[in-house]
Amino acid sequence: MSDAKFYITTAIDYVNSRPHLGTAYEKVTADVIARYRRLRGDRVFFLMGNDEHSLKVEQAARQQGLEPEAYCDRMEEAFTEVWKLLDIDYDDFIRTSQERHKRAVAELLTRIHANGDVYQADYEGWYCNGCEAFKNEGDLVEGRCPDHVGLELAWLKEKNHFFRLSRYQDFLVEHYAKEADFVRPEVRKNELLELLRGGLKDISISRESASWGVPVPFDPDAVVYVWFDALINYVAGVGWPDDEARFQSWWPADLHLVGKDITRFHCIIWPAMLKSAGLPLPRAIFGHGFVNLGKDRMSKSLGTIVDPKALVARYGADAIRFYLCAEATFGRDLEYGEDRLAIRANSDLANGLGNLLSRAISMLIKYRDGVVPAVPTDCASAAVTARAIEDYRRAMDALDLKGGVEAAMSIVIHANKLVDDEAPWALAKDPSQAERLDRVLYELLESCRAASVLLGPVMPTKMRDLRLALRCEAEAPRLEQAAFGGLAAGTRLEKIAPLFPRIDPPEES
RNA sequence: GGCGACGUAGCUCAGUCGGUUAGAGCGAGGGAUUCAUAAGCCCUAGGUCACUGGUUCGAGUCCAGUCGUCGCUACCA
Repeated sequence: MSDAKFYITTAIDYVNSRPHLGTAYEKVTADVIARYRRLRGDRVFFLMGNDEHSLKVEQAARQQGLEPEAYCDRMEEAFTEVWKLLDIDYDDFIRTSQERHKRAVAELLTRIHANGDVYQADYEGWYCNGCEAFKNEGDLVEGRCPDHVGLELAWLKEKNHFFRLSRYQDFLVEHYAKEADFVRPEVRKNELLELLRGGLKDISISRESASWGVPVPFDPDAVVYVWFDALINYVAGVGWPDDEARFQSWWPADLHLVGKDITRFHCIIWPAMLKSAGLPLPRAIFGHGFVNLGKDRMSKSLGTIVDPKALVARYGADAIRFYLCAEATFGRDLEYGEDRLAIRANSDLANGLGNLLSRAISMLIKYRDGVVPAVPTDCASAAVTARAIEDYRRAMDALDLKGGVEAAMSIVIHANKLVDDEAPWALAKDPSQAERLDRVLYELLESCRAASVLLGPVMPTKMRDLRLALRCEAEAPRLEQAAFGGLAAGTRLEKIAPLFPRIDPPEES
């Protein structure tokens, strides 16, 4: 139905700490979106990666007695291990220390330099190694950076290269006006528009004091400022500048998914960089919310980190992915609570969808010897499914993941009601109701199958298991296959183990 | 200080262009069943839709102000 391409990226992660549930949230939602686009039939490229430069990383490496390269290798393993556990199906994983990335950085800098957008100036001030940035006096709290109270500030004076960001102010304002969906959600756009009204300052894009980074092509004494460097991964990841054909086939990105704290870099600096370099701008940037632990921000120093690996061990990737999508309004913060995760896993998945599958198959075996009956498909469930697909598509296209899950689950809810309304065990005792029983059984099984297609992007493994249990095409279904009537008559099904075993709720703490 | 949100049943939230008795899920209480992972289904919550005033035939839904929470930003010359 669609042969559109869809290029989606997540922010690349700093490798100075291990991924936590908040980091995972971004990758999970990106993966769900990517899988949804594949379900729609789009040609999808999903890029993730690690951000390996910066003084901070170098210091972390030295502290462990490692060269930065070796340290980053280890961190790549640490990250990708978690992504694998969470079923994140990215197409490529870029690292900013890779040659392809460095070439892109050099090329982009050369271009904006040639375009007259880079100039030299001295910069002097308090530098926070935590932020990798100079701080204004006014930002300091008791002489320290409010975001990194544990770190000493350094008074630095160095020659910097500056990017003429100020030149792009009007361009950006116009672009925001022209492209309504360029920045979402609305809250973030408002913030940035306000910032644009206040005027943009040129930004420093190089560091003399650091060595672990990409050399500035026109100044061997300096390396590129880590943020400026990092953004460029999005074009490097699709072949720029060396593989023009590949680049053309994917760029511009259709969606940059980033945390709400870094929308500014992606919505202001990045577009200006691209414009200056003569490259097309991304189509959309979405600033998602944070996963908070209760009311607290998830933070390493506060000890409020939730480890995704431990959660996967207990709940499985699918339940966690389902929880993250179903519970959060995409774009806003989510208050994480393990009790809520357990409730979701039990009530929606074990009691709702999993139990529906069990009872449907069980009745089929009991009343029809396990053979899927042939029945007309113009029933109430068909209408419910059709509507669910429509709602699902609308929600997912708008990046309303919660709405998408709700639409899919409406099929399950309807089917569970149907069981009680029709009471198959009563129909089974009355031979004159045989056709009706056939129809009901088919409706229940079909509802499971349809739901599995819609929920596939959210729970790839379990939904595949579900389709396997129904002996239908398990791999890479298309959205249109969710339509009612896909289950072949005559297939014989067998009893299955619970798809989602119930989980004991966590102890009160 | 400026800008922008948010404030709806115990909890988490939906509520499109303003229109009859304000919704869902979870939790809790009750009921009728038995196919199922003791799951599912049905009924029940009587909530000043933060507060006040305004526009309107009519406002949770628009406007102004107040209070509270939060985000961004500025400044304390």
